[in-house]
Amino acid sequence: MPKNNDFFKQVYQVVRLVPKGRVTTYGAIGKYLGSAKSARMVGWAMNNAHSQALKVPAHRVVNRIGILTGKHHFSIQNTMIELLEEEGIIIKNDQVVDFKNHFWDPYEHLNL
DNA sequence: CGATTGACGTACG
DNA sequence: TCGTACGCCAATC
Repeated sequence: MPKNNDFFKQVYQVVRLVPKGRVTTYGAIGKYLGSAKSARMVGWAMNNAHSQALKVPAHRVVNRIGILTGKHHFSIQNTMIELLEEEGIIIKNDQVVDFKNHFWDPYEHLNL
């Protein structure tokens, strides 16, 4: 059986699991998949996410500091912030306010 | 086919 | 504590 794009697929899966009003990080996803240092691949996965049939809430994925690094990659950059604020997340200076409080850990999916 | 880049993160000085 | 270097792996030039 081929390897598929397991890594990418897993990334999309995890991102879709992020509940409304929560955000996660590339590193957390990468670590959850077993490649903590492959956070960049998670970012690439997001880039490819547009190629996916199902839409991926990439706006809920930020870097470890909580900065919306990928906002520029959206069709309309403001969309990312608008969506996040719509879900109750406060964005200040392209950064998530009280990020730690809104952080959603993929491991929570494991009912850990 | 080789070099560079990229939605990041950790390690080291 | 802050700044710099390196790793990760795929896609693009």
